[in-house]
Amino acid sequence: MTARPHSYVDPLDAAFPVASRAGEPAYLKGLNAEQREAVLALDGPVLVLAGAGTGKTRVLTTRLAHILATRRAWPSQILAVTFTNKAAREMKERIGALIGGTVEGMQWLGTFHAIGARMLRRHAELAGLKPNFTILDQDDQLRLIKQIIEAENIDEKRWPARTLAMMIDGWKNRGLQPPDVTDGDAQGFAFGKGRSLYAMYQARLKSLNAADFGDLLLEPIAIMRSNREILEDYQHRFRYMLVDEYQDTNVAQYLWLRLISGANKNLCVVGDDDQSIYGWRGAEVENILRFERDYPGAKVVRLERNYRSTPAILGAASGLIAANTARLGKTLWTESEEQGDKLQVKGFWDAEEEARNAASEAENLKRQGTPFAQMAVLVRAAFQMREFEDRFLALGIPYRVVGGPRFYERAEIRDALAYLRVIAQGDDDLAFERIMNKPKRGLGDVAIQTLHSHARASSLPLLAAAEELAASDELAPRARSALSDLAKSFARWQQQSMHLSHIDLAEMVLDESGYTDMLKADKSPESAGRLDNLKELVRSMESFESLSAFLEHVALVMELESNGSEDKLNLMTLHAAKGLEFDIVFLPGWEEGLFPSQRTLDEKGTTGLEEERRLAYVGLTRARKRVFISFAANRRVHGQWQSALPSRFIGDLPEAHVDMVADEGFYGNYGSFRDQGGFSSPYSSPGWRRAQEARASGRGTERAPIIDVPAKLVATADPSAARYATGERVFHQKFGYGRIVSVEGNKLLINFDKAGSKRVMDNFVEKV
DNA sequence: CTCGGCAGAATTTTT
DNA sequence: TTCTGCCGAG
Repeated sequence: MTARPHSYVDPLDAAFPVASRAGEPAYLKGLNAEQREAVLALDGPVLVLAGAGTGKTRVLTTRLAHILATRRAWPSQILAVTFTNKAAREMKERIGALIGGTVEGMQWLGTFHAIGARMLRRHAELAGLKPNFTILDQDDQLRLIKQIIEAENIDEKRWPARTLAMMIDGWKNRGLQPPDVTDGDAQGFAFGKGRSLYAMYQARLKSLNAADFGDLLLEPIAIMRSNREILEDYQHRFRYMLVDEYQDTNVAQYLWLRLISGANKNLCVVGDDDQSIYGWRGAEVENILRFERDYPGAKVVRLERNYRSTPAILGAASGLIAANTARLGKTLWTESEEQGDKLQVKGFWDAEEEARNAASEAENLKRQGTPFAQMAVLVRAAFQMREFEDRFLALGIPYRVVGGPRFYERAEIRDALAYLRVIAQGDDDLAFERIMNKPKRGLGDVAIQTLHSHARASSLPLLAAAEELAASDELAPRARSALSDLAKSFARWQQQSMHLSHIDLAEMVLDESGYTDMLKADKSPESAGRLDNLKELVRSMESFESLSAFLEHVALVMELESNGSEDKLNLMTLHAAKGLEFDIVFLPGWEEGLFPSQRTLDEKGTTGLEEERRLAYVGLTRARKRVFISFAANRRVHGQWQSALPSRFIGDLPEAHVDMVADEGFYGNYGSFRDQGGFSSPYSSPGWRRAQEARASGRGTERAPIIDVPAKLVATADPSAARYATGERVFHQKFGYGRIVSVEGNKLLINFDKAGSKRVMDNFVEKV
């Protein structure tokens, strides 16, 4: 048995005094037969195929609690891997709830990347890094790659850094180090320079003492492969292994797991092949499809009893997904007697009308007692959100965009973090470069180039080179003093960081660097929000011990805990919706070309189509009670009007569960089209073929007139209540500053400086 | 060095 | 349509 971690005090002694001796533990109560089987099958490999809404998380957490309660392993001997921080957090909390109190010592419960980072820090020197290496995010990564491309005199226009970044990511996802990249793959970039550029990038990372996300898995794999003792140490350490969302693992993650699981095959993977929607990110559905071959004798448990949706929704979802071929096959069922409402499928003239309809439907449901928070609009692509946001704002429906631009990705946050990174680690060149001239202090291209060559010549980090350069007379006096000031500031801050708390330090740095002043001076509508974000950042530092602990967290967790307790309607992409559930789900934009996405079809063919269909399946299975599917005949894409046909996925839905609302009469007559038997395959009917041909010949792209539906302005106007007057300046969270053009009750027509004229509710603006 | 204007591109994004 | 990134003028 492996050595126990230091002085571990077992919380279970108190929680389960008799757990392994007396009868059946309480946590097994209420599990169905399959769930119980999945929890109790501890020995040997286990594949749990958990359909949507079948209690997957419960099984997962109960299984872990069971291992702990029966003393099969110490918390430190369990490896539990998830994809998201959210899932990891939830698992931790729920295990705690199951066994009472918090579980200490589950050091190996986390995301692939967090665990990978932990491993890599333990053996950093074997990868040519120091244990305190920085973790680069995509932005840093891209800038670094751009530098390399430029240094190699490759035309960045022709061979964009983005493309190379994607290729490198792809290679890392497949577990390939530079030498492993095949000629064919390398050929894809700048006439075969791909591989050497990748190698240069890796070398540059090492010299910066940095790792990107891919390295967090790739490097541990390499380390385990070439160091037998380390590999065996991990193989012995983990007595039980558990992987969530196994259908989303990529090759690198697969290899990593295979190495670690090694001789000890107590590996339990949980997933749903029908919910694999990250193929474009390198996920291999194959991994789950061939699990039984990889781990002979694996026990397979199917969770098919659904506790979430109505029979109508399940029926529709099952019918849809049955059109896919590459799947293990599951049939969801429910004990529910009530069929539930049929799915509503409705066509609209354009996206605006589609949004208008969903919004009023939502208002109705709200009136009938469903909270907004129990409704969600799930779109294929982020640009579809616009019409919905506009409508919600106009009607005053509170909403929240889930998974939008993430907190730590905002420019001002990244700038602030860059300052802190340089203070924490003076050799973080990427961070230094980022804020060197932010706020503007007169250090332009010339200064940066000089600094770079100086740093390279003396092999010093940029900050140290800056100090030297400031002492020389290589630069123009102006730039020289600016650089000198900056270097002195950093020296001072680094000094202070020894005595001050990291919170005080952060405030001081933002102040003294002139960064807050820069934002205050900025009159653009966003700057106020940016200042708030910075305050929020400082506040979020409070829960961390030290600056470095905080920075590590930020690197791995790109999100900030949200406060979402208010009753807001949810708006997000289908991808962001995975794992969530709502009473009511709106699925707009079911049109050929948009969903399934034309691009995916072009690039990935049938495989892509099946992934799109799984995405539709994920969307449908998010709903507990009702689903509203819609499509628009006309949509503005990049400013051009385009017409589209209803999605083929609509034809995949079993007719019995669907209510086709065809009163709008687009495409001629939708109803008569159904009579032609077009329902099961809308895209093959003669009438629609004609429409498609018209479109192909270019005629369909002519600007379609918009039906001008008079806005149903409810006259809630109580003039005495009007708090705003024509001509006043106001500020709006989304649209920024503007001037009121007219007042109509609590609805204002505002001419926004940046966003143009919009109609909004007065409670969304404030006077300035 | 900085700002403003114009061309060109524009899915999905757990870390 | 809207944002980004690059180039030329001050």
